Amino acid sequence: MLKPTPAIDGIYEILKEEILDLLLIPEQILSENDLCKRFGVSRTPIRSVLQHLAQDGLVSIEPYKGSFITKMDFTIIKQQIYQRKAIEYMVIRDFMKRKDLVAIEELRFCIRSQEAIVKQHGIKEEFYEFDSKFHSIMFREVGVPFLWDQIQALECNYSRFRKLDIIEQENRSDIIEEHDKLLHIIENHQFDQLEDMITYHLDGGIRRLGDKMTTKYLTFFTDNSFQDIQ
Amino acid sequence: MLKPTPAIDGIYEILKEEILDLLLIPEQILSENDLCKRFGVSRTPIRSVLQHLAQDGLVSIEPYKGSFITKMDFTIIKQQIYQRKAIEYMVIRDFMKRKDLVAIEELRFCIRSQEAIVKQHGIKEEFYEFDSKFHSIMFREVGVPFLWDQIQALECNYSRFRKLDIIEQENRSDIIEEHDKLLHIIENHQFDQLEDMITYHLDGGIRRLGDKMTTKYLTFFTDNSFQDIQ
DNA sequence: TGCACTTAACTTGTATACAAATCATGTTTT
DNA sequence: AAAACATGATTTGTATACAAGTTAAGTGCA
Repeated sequence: MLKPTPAIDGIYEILKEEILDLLLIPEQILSENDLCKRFGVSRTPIRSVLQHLAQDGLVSIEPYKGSFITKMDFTIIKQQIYQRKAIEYMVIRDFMKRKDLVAIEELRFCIRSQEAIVKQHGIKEEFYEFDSKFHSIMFREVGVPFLWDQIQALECNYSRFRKLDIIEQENRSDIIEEHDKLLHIIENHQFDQLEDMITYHLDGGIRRLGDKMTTKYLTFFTDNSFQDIQ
Repeated sequence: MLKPTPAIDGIYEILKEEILDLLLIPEQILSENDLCKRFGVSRTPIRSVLQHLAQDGLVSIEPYKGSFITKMDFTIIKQQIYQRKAIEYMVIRDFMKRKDLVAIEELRFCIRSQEAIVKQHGIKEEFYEFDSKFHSIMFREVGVPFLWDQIQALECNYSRFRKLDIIEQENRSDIIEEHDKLLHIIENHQFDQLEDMITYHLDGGIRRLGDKMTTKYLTFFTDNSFQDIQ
């Protein structure tokens, strides 16, 4: 008795992943009829999926015109990074107070796993699964596991931005180093250094991508994305 | 050229408001055919609306059984309050650093307006609009207005919880007092007192509702809501 | 050549018919 | 009487036909 799920869910997951992985790029057209042929279903379930994706902010449906992949909005991405800084700061701070040695070992295991993957030139996606695991452990221990899931589900735009970072970067030793420093701060209860480290860590994507946002990938972002850069 | 919007949006807004205002209460059945008759449209747009509401977490669609209003999950509400504490703490702290006298006057105006509404026994909803305004001003000034909108849109469960608080409470002088204290902290840059005040303010709903959650309104919450209360 | 209109081929929006699963009721059987 | 079965009403899921709007190509006219 697993799932009495209709066909909709599977199609939604497939398309969402293709969008987040940038296999379907911004402004690309998603014709309902094309999707019908591809998945072998009628327009009804396809329309449900598109409306779902539109609610996620990944697709824009323009009545009587067409549906297409949305651009990323950097002004929103910046605010979502601000949000993650705020939540993650409080989560890690509260986690530090707990002094849970078992959970700290879990964190260390994530970092060691990432080191192994880098050494063996493993798969990028696996590396980033341990990156997510590292952060989610602390959300769980502090008692707000739902917030981690919510952040993940909500930050669709940020996920695509992060994908760009993954595509471009080869050397991931800097992220391991940052996690190492975070772990050191946690183990030694250096509350005064926490916020700066989190800020540096979460700004990493912007720092690494740099100019590529306004050159190579300019067309992926909305027009107003880089207007008010101070 | 305002909106080429189909009929869906209007129906969605109406139903959403009725749910958030608890005119439609948890476990109540939403029959597609009934809604068709009520709004004078076919099942197609009604189904779109229900799926949208399901994505908001306000409606549960059980295939081949029926659709009904979801219960509130207090374990999630607590985590969302935690989230608001984290974000609001950082927003207000950054706002304090700015020392923007004009914006501070805006805050004062909100409090004065609330006082006037209470004195004249004005409409509850108006009072809470100024409550939202008070907080949104600081989000705007710090440069993260989107986050306020996102929090508002996302916390559907929390909105219903807040509605219970509004229904039950008559005297709102405590909220005015809390805003007054917050303003005092902001004006005098008392960074060390900020977090405690925010925590107290955002825990207000739980504090005021108290036992009513587990008695009068018990059936509005999911079964696991009050299992792990420490 | 250039402009204006028509028309046809798209797009998404809506209504309807039917399929599939569930549930409650009544009947039959034991 | 009680349990098993059958049946019909009700639910949501899907496919299809048609409506409405958009776009672009083409055609006719000046």
